[in-house]
Amino acid sequence: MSKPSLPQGTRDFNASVVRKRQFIFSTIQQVFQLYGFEPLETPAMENLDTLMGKYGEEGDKLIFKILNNGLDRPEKHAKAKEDFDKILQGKNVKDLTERALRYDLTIPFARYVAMNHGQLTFPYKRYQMQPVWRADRPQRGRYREFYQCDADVVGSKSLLNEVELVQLYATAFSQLDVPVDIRINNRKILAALAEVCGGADKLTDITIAIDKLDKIGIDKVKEELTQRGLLPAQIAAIEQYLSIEGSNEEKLAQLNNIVGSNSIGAEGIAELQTVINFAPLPDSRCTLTADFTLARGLNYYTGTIFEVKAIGVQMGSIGGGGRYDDLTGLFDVPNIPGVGISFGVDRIFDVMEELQLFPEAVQQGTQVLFFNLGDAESKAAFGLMQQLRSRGISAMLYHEQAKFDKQFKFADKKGIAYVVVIGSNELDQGICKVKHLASGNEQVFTQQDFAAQWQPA
RNA sequence: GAGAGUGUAGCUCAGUAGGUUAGAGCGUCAGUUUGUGGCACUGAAGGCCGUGGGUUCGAGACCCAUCAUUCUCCCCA
Repeated sequence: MSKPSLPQGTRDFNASVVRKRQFIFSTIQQVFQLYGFEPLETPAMENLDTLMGKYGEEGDKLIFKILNNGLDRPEKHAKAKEDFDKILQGKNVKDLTERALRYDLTIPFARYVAMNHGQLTFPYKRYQMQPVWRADRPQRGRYREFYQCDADVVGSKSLLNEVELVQLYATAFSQLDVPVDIRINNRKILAALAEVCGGADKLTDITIAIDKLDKIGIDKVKEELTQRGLLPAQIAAIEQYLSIEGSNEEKLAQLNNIVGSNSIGAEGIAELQTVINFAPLPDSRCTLTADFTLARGLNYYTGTIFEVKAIGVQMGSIGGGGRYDDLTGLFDVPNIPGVGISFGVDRIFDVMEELQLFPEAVQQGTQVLFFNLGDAESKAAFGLMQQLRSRGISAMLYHEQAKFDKQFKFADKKGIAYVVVIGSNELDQGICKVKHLASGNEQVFTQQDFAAQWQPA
């Protein structure tokens, strides 16, 4: 056996990290529930059919596929080899792989809704917090296994849902103390831009190019548009579109001049306006910005799209989402519109770590250590410990008799706040000494009082 | 899929133009006379220098390959 290692892009989480992650999870979960969402969990693996073709060409390549079992059986060798050749030609062969790890939470959710639409009461608001897997090249802020926390509302076209999701984002990030800018756009506006520029079929080319604006600059975007077959006049219109600046109101007004006369464009502008102006955000450190360059890759978005960026940190988006008119249509159940958002826990973690936003209290584990100073002594300690535990106070007894020095150091390293000393003297007198490590203060209690009433500060 | 960097002790890294027994800090363990930690001091354990080839009298160092890992582009959470 060689040195043990982890698959690329996966991580172990030690106690300290898990506690911090739990803090993020529980905060988001509470907000989800506060906003009326109910939980759902789906399997780690889905049928390959369910996932393929839903995330675009690039996405398909990044799906982790699971090799079928039993391929090594001798009678299947010939068939397996034949199938493998087909794979090399780029075809998918069911006999080799028919399952895959889930790539996101939205498509499995759509699959669930399509399977259960008869039983569900609409609008159905669900949240889901589970890991997803992507065969991407790992790098800063990118992992092959990471958690998403999604909230979606299906069965409603109301823009109220968008408004609520924006508020939900703001509430959650406010509670996490992460300053964020929520960027918002609408696919209808992008569609209108494409129409105005003479080619509805160029929508994808245009969105891909303008999405890169803040990375490569206007000149490179124009270059890319030229390569993608756009005419100079069309590019000029796009340039005008991209140069829009100012407050949200000012931007919308300028946008109106470009795509307002287009019926889809007008619709998009109206929707955006409604969502932006509906209600103030609950936290001033959180902003909502109209960003017409925002495109987002996923094909199924049709209306509002969101992306969340942390302010003050170099990091990709820490959340995103949007409206889809017909997600379950992919599974032959039409007419169930929806809108959803996602929190990227792993990136939120990295951001919070970098900005040092985790509260210290997150690290509290065991609160009390009972010293082990002999057989009779530790037996008494054990009884007291169980009584503390029954009152919800986290406690442990040192595993063997040892010198004070050793037991103190153990408590120190584990970050345990209090130690309880019951040696032969204390045992005889029916008392215990309780020492607060950080302050060095020591108090004496009768064992009875301690077990029944003592509370950590 | 394209490009760049890094692999030396459990961790973070030194290791000088290739030259004897490969170093430091932190951590671990043991002690500084047996019921009060953090500090300090003393000592110990721990490395086929990622792996395989090559150049050389001699390689941790140079060359090639391979694997792992990190970062950038693409795309994304």
